[in-house]
Amino acid sequence: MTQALVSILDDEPAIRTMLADALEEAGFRTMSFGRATEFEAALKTHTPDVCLVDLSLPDKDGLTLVHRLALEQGATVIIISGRAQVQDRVTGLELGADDYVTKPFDPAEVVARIRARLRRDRPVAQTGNCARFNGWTACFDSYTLMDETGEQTPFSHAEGEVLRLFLERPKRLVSRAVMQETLGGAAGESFDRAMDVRISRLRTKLREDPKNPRLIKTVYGAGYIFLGDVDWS
Amino acid sequence: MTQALVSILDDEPAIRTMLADALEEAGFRTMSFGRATEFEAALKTHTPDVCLVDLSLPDKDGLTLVHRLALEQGATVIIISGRAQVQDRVTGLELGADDYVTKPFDPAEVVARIRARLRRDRPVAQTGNCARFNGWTACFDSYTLMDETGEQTPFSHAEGEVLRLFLERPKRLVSRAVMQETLGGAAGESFDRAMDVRISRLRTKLREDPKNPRLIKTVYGAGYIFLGDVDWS
DNA sequence: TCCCAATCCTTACGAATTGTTACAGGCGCG
DNA sequence: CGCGCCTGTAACAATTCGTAAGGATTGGGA
Repeated sequence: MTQALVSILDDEPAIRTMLADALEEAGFRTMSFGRATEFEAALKTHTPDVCLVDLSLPDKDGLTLVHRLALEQGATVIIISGRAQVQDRVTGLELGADDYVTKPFDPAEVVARIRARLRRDRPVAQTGNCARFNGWTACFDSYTLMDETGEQTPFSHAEGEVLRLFLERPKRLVSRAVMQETLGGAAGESFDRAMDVRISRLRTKLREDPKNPRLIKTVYGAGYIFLGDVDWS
Repeated sequence: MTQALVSILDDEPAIRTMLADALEEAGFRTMSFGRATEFEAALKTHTPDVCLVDLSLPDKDGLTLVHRLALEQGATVIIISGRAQVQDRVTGLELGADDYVTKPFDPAEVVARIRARLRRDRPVAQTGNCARFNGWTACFDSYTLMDETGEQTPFSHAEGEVLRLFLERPKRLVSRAVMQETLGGAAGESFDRAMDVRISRLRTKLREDPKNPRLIKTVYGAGYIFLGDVDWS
């Protein structure tokens, strides 16, 4: 899917632009409105993935709008409000809002909260589930690895965990401790070997030369580092 | 379904009881833990609908625990933390948390936020009784499965239960514990095999290639994941 | 009541995945 | 160059999963 569409409904222009800038920076499409009526008109032709609404609107009660949005449209609604009392938040959430952010706020947090909502809605799409690197294509939906000629090799779940870990941290050192944590290793000390074995199996699937690995380099006494230009398209 | 189960992981007993009281007052079932290891042990037999976790734990890093929970279990995770910096919240949310509440907090707000999450999680169940996905149409009224050419295959009640479970949680990991719970398997230890058999039959009806299933993927040691774009029209 | 068919659990065994062991190197350092 | 320590990997073992076959249960109809 394409980029998600976020609509912003707030009567203060400064806040609208601040949010819109941050969101577009983060790769979202945006629509901004200062009045509820404009916003509702736009809803007839557009269906935003997330709606940010301020409760204090000049022409309408924000809460009932939220209630309608959530109930009828099933939209994801995040309230942005100056009212910070617990009671305000509780009623906002109970009327159907998915989240409640109080002013003043940091746009970065709003972006993170929007991402968290979208991740729930479209679990896999948001993060992207295929990555390309140095002629290879790793697809985590089908658990397959494809080389540049199109030949496919399946990989298992355990191998995928390691591969994903690397692809999310390209060209950075991944310490063995981090791997152990991320890959569920409780505290078994002999889990080190299991780790090695996973790496080993992954290397053979990537057709690495054991003497001279090009993609997964080992850093003696520290961990591993994945070279390779990763593109999560 | 019955009342939702909320697990609480916090090292301060006072906070645990405060949350547990408020949640039970609100009609939830709760489980409380002071250490991550106890919590993880309990996860093997229970599958909470929502996990509240404090980041400052005595025996483990909370953030990596959150990441694992969200990624592998697909659980709904709400972080409860004393760290209130924007950066802390952003990283918490990006690592997979669904919400982030800072101490001190009002239990009523936490309850409201949990309700907001749960409301989102199971909206689909009642709405429609037919679902389309990747060329297939599953109709739960007539217990039939139709392919794109219109050919119909009936499916049984047991098969339907599994299929519905998957269609309500597309692209998310469904642990075997969850399946056992929802599919009535009391505690029959050999029920695992029955589960497998159900899956197996369902796969053949969906004409999956046993060596390379496209729709129902098995995650070794964890459960299954249903890929496929579901549309409950 | 008896039979039949459908459904679904159980059993049993083979296959796949993963951790563990054992050993052969390689690395750093004196 | 010799000695510890770290890493790679082949071979084995333990889990976990897939599925065919058989039997228990249910419900309907003669």
